[in-house]
Order: sequence, then C-alpha cells, then structure tokens
Amino acid sequence: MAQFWKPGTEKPRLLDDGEGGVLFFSSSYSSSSGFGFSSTEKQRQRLPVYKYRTAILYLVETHATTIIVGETGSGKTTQIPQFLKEAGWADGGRVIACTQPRRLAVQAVASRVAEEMGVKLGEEVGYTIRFEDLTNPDVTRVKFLTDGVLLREMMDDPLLTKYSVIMVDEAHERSISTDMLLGLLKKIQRRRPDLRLIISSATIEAKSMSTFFQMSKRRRALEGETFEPKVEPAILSVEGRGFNVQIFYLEEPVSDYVQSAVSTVLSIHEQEPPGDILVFLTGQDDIDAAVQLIVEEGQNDRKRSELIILPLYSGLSRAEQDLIFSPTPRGKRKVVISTNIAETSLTLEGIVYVIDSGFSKQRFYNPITDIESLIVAPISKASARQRTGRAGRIRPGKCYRLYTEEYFINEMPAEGIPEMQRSNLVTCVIQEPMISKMILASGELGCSEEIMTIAAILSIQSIWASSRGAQKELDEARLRFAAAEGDHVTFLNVYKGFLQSNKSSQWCHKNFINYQAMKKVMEVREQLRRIAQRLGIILKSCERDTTAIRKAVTAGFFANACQLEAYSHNGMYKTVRGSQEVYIHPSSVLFRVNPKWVIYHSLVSTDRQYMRNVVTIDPGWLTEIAPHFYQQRQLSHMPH
DNA sequence: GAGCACTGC
Repeated sequence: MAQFWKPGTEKPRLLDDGEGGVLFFSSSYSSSSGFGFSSTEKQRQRLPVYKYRTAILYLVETHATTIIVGETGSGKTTQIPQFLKEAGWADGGRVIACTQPRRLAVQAVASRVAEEMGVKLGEEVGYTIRFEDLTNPDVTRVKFLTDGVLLREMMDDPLLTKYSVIMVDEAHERSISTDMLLGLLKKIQRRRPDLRLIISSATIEAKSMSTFFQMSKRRRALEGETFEPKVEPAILSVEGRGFNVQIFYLEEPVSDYVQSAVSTVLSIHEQEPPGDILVFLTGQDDIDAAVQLIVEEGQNDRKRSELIILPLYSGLSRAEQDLIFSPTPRGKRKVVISTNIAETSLTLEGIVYVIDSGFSKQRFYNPITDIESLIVAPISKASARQRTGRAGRIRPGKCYRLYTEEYFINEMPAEGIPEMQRSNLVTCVIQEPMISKMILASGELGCSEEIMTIAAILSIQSIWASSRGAQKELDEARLRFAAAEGDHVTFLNVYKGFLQSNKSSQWCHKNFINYQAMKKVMEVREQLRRIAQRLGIILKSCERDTTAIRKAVTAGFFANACQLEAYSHNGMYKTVRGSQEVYIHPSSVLFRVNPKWVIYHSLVSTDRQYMRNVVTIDPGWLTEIAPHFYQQRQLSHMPH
C-alpha cells in the first residue's frame, strides 16, 4: 500500500534554477478577500489558480513561452484566458486563443467562460470546432478551438497574426495535432516576438517541453535594446483540487487481469463503504467478458442485486453511453467497466474506487509495411496516475492497481510513446491525399455526387448501429443494402434510403443505421461539396454507373489493390504493393464472397490483417489509371 | 467472424 499525492500540501515542485529561465513560485501567495464581488467572482477566487494570477500575468508579459503545470481542478483552462483578457491582451482587436484536443471540451469550456464573464457565447467569448464556428471576427476576443482547427487556420494565416496569446491546453496528452501545433508555434515565435505562448500540461514532463522551446544561442544574441520577452520558457506549477487517493498494489503479478478485476470488484462491494467503481480494461472483448463474469460469480451473493454493471466504450450507442451518467439509486453501487475512454474523454462523477488493469489498446505503426495495428500494451506511469485521479473527484478514494509496486516503480515507462511516433503521418502532412485524388478523378468520370457521399461515409468511424446482442439483425439489415460491387456502393444505397426516409431517425433505428453518424455524414458531405465547388470540380451524378464510381476509387486508392490467392480456401489475399497476407473484414458485405480483385480503404490489424471497406475492381484499371505505380510491377494472373 | 481513444473546410 502506498500513499498518493495530497494536492495542495507537499507536492513536489519544479525545480530548476540553473539557467535562470525557469521560475518557481510557492503556493503561499495569499488571495485577496472576495468582499464585494458576485458569487461567480467568489467561486473564481476559490480556484487554486487564482492565487497565481499576478505571477502568471508577469511570466506571460516577460517570457515568450510560459509552461503551466496544473492538475485537474486547478481552474487553469477557464481562468487563464480571463486573466489575460482582464490584463489587456485582447485590446486593439487582438484575440486570445485557447486550444483543446477534443471538441466537447472546447464547447464546455467556452460556455463556462462566457457564463463567468456574463457575456453571450459567440460574441466576446466564442469557439470554433469543425462544422461549428461560434465566433464573430469583429467582437470575439477570447476564442476556444480544437488544436486541429488552429492548424487549419495556419494554412491561411501562417503567422496567426490576429492572436496575441495562444494557450495550448492538455499538451501532456501529446496528440498528433498538439505536437504538430507546438512545432509550428515554435517556428512562428522566431518571426513574431510579440506572440506569447502558454503551454499547459498536467504532468511534470514540463522540463522536456521547456527544452524544446528554448531558443538557440544565435537567436538570443540578436536580441537588441528594444524590449523583447525572455526566450527561456518560464515554468509555473499550480496545485489541483482533487482528493487524496490511497493506492493498493498486488503482491504477486496475475496472469488474467480480467478475472482479477472481477474479484476486486466483488471484494470492494463486500468490504468497502458505498461509492461507485470504475474499472479500466482494454477493449470490448475484455469488458463484455468481465460483465459476464461479475454476473455469474455474483449469482449466489445476496448483495449482488445492489450492483449496477455498465460497460463503456466508444462503440456503444448514445443511449447506452447515457446510462453511465444516470445517478446511482440509493442503496445501489454502480460498476462502470471501461476502455481508455474514461481516462480523458469522459469524466464520471461519483467514482470512489478505481481498478486499473495496467493495460490499454494502443496504436502502433510499421512504416515498412505501412500497417497500423492495435496492440494491448502496458500503460505508462502518467496514464496510471491519470486513472488513479479518477477516484478522487468527490471525496477521498481508493485505487487498486492490478500489478505490483515493484513493477510500477521499476518497469512501467514514465510516459507513453507520443502518438506522432505511432502513426502514419501522411494525412497529417497532406490532408487526405487519397480521398482528394478520388474526388478529383470523380469530376472527370462524372460521378462526383456519388463519390462525395462515399468520401463522407469513409471519414466516419462506422455508419452501422452498435450491434450488442443483435448481431444477426444487424447482419440482415446490412444485407438489405448490400451491393455486389462492395461496401462503397452499399454506402450509396444506405445514403439513398436515408434521404428517401426524409433523414428520419426512426428509419435509421429500424435499419440498424447510426443516426448520429448519418447526421455527421451530411455535414462532411456538405463541407466536401463546398470545397469541390471552389476547386471547380463539376458536380455530377452518374446514375448507378458503378464502373465510373469504382474507377474513381481506384484512382485514389490504387496502392491498396489486392488479389485473391489462386488456391486460397480461407479467403486469403495478397497486397499488390508488398505481398502482405490480408483478409476481408467480417463486417464487409464482401466477406465470404471473396471476389478476385479488390481495393481496400484501410487495413486493421488484430490477429490477422483485415481489409475494411472493400470494393471490387477490374485489374486492367490499375495500369490504365495508375501506370506510374503499376508499370514496373509484376502482376501475376493479370489478364490482358 | 470482428471494433483503444481522439481530431479535421
């Protein structure tokens, strides 16, 4: 058993005075009395970040980059933009920006800040996320946005000239777009000494962030007499406002963390006072198995009926996810069994006990084979702390780690590998080149209306409704739309039906289509249509000429062509590019159909490499449409 | 016979 941090007391602080640039403020700075202020104002003053107001403003004034380390509950995200505004950083038509990795967070924080400032959202305080721009360029002074949107803005205005301060929040998550943004912002700083950056991070990893933003000696030598901010980043640490969480480790490692998690749930329920339980497992399989086990093992338990067991992962429908947020009835105990979604994206109130398996599914990318795969891998210390923190939001909690303390200390990596090092960066550098090529080709082939629809649907996770417990019905529904040419053409049938139903949610429900996904498809399609129109692509329908459609897909995705192995009995294909063994994904309408030649949209790698979303092609099109790629390749069994 | 989590004109 070990003691976790106790926020607000003796938290270790940063810590480097060597180069003079790293500053440290103690938390003994006292806040002024709230007398005479409104209740909102008093609430603001109670947030831990409030007592650092002067320090933060001083650092931002004097340093090009300020790194703020603050745990959840410190209030940094909502308060710092307001401090900046009050201090005049938005004067003269300038704008203060604050980025978030997730859309939901952008919306939530923006409306909270607008409320605190007593202004209407979309005016002085606004936000921009994809498909939704709630800002007014003339009056918006504090703007919240996803880091992806800011990256896009950079394409039109590379120096981001309208912003005076840019705060990058949740930088410790190291998402691809956050990392890209940080790299580009560093470049902008060289050209814009007036720009200030605030990097906000929840972990002590601030030191490497600081090293990154340290500017070169040469640049520093150029600093003239005119006032310029210090180039060394400042670091400030702000305590959070969580509760103490006691940590328990296993004495011996276990081989089956699902079983171990289940036993822990049942013994907490037997021995511990009321309070909800959150269990972190890796994926749907684990989670469903754990739910099943708890039900079975608890069958003879008189207290079993007090447990409300809820699975949680992104594949669940909106209604199923909403169950998680319903309040726990008196005398009951909620057990939420979740993937990583509950680590950062969703916050559950009322959790007192956390069980951490120590694993999550992570994406890895092999640049040689160009295959991304999802692998169950050990989490980092940073993730483990984040999971633990989920237990201390309403009162002191307990966290049960299903691994040994020795393992945590000596073997668990301090930080996860940044997403940037685990992904194919193509779409990050050039926005969706294959889709773009497909759309351009569709203009010439006269099927741009259809290809727009296909492109929009391919950009959505899945248009099919969640199938828990109704697998057969979903398969049957899918068959009703199935087209012999493959998934892409099947999508057109679904889209057509959706339009004919007048975009009805009941129709979606009846046909196992995800209504939310279809609404998003409409938005993406509209966005694509606007871009295509701007580029002068002729919008035209080919009226069911599936050859034109499949040729357009081939034009974009020629590199993903696969041929069925001549004597394959189990549906094995080989990629033309690298002779990789691949199979049609069971969710495809061509599963078990196994046509001779197909093009896939993406590969997913689990125990096998599966092709998701496949369409049949005529191999002759490959040399016709992409001769530069196929000329020198030897295509065995290629008819001529 | 199968789906970690996000994001984007």
